[in-house]
Amino acid sequence: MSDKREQLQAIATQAIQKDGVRSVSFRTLADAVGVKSASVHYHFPTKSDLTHAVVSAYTATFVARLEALERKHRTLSGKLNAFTRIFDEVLADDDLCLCGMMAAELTSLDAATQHALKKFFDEAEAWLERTIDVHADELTAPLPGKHLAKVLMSGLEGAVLLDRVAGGDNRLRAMRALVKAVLA
Amino acid sequence: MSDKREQLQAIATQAIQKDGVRSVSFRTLADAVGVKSASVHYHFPTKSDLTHAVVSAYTATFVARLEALERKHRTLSGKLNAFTRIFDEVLADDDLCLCGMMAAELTSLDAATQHALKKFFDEAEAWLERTIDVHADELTAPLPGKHLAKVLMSGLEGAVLLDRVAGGDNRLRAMRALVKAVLA
DNA sequence: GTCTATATACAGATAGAC
DNA sequence: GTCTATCTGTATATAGAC
Repeated sequence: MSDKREQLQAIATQAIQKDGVRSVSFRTLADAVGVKSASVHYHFPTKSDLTHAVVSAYTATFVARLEALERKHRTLSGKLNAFTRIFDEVLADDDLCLCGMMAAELTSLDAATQHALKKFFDEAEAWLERTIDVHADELTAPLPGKHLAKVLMSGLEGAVLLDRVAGGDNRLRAMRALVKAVLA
Repeated sequence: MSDKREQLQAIATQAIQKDGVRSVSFRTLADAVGVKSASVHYHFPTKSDLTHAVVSAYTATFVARLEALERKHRTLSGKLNAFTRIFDEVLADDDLCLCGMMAAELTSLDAATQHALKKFFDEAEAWLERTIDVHADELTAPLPGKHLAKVLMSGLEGAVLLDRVAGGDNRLRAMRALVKAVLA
């Protein structure tokens, strides 16, 4: 069954968001689903296979969520607040964004996973830029959409990273204040 | 000699900024300075001793740099640009901020190192907030200094993290544009 | 698909000689 | 302060039985 494969992938994703790729082993993963480590290698021959699958799936889910969010909200305010809320949920579980975590571990990732990681950030920022540009009339920011998109993405990734250290959500709240400040 | 200790600490700092705490071993560290791993344990009995020393020294250097920067520049514009330049230098070496990297590895750090890490971010943001508030007349941002300080720190940490994945410095440039945009 | 068993490598840490 | 030697644990990965 590829049910096991998906189960392993889900558990790996959670563990990486909390502790990083390096702390996820074939053994801990096997224990979590009640098999032996050799069985995990059946589903994911190497660790690179696992990290690549995890990043790709995370990106697909993230993009799907942005598309849903796009349909649900009509204003820029609504869309940006919903975007920010994704990071609130991540932090609430004391996690990092999967890709923010793996960005820190960049040098230990294989080329394919690194490429998939770059794609995640590019797609997120492309969505933000598109969204901002469509609603340019709602903006007061003296900042091009291209720049604002990158500021928001970097800021949110950094905010979750720093807030997890400090406890609480002071940085994320500052980011919400920024979003509010750039809206008309 | 504590010359060796400082040498080990410097090499550990560089290695952590590039690859993270987990990739720095007593063996690789020993090889880099031409001793055996047991000798590294003489200077830093446990890995926690090493990480704590590294974060504390990094924070002290960072704060000293902020104080120097404070004396050198008179305008908010000058001070914030100089602050941003610190992150440019980090990225230019394909490194992360030591504390940004270790923030990702939070769950694997001992309590003392975690506390020292929190202190780094608090001190950096406190400096920013103080600096912004002193020059409130140079600001156009409809954002309190407390929030702007956190946005800048989160944004810069995130920008270096994401830019290293992508290559180039697009996110850091967007942050520079933000700084320019909030100045009168 | 999952298992046992194993190969190989490397991690942090310590004992005790020099 | 540094060394050799070693303990113990864990990592990724593979071979081959079931």
